[in-house]
Amino acid sequence: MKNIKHSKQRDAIVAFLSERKDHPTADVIYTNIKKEFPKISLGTVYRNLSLLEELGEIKRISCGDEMEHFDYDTSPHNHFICRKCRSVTDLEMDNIDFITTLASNSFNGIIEGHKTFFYGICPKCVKKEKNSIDT
Amino acid sequence: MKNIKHSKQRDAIVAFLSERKDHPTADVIYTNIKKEFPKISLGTVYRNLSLLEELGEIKRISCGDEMEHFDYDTSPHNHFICRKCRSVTDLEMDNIDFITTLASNSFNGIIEGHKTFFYGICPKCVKKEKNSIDT
DNA sequence: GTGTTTGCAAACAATTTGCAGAATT
DNA sequence: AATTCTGCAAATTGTTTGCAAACAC
Repeated sequence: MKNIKHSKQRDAIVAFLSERKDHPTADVIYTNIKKEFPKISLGTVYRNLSLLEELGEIKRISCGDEMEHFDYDTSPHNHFICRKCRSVTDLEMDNIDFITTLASNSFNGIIEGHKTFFYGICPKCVKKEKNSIDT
Repeated sequence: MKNIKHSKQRDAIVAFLSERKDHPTADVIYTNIKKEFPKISLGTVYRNLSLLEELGEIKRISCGDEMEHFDYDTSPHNHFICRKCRSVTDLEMDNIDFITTLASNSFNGIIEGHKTFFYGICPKCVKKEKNSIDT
């Protein structure tokens, strides 16, 4: 039913997203793609991000900061959110998917998965704090 | 600096929130409080919810569904989101805060906490599904 | 009385959508 | 040629804010 056609704009979005280790918002993507496609519109960015998500090529991350973030890495992994700089990054850590089993134990419905966000202060901001104390 | 004065509207919001096991959105709260205070405005509801959050009397839950939910229970606990009916409910389960330790292991920053959302189908929707298969 | 809270309406920010033309197959 | 995708602008949604009057202390 859905016939997808190629588009340079979409390619550029995927390319940009794939080379970022952080998880930019639509607006950040828009501003960056504009360097290559000065006439691209925010609408196009949003439409493509939604399409790519449907296709399973990217993942949408809704942490609680009123903007959606987007992730090129669709494999299951956890995220860290810095309460100083609000950055969203991947968190290398052992798999904790067994918590869904823990959750299932006394639950009458069906638990299919979990999304876990860790909060705190990111390495960069820890460094900044240290420096400001030293001085 | 901040001198808080009593307000019947705020009381009503707290009262309403405290007797709900689910976690209503600002709009749901608004519609319900209007039964008692027909002239209350959405702005007042939002202002009070933010104030109550600051005071630590309630908690804001930002699961990814573009609306904020509010929780009278401020103790740490996990939530379940039904992918059928989108309801947000508490999840009685063993404490899993040790996952912050797991996360800290190979992380250079400081991990202060986590928010975990479990996804799946809630008991009510499981029942509905069963019934529709039976018929 | 002073200062906070309210109701109302207008403002906002992030995202979505309608449409005519451009690009892809 | 048929259909999808784009740019633009207007629309929508959830939430915030400015202001004068109402209320709490």
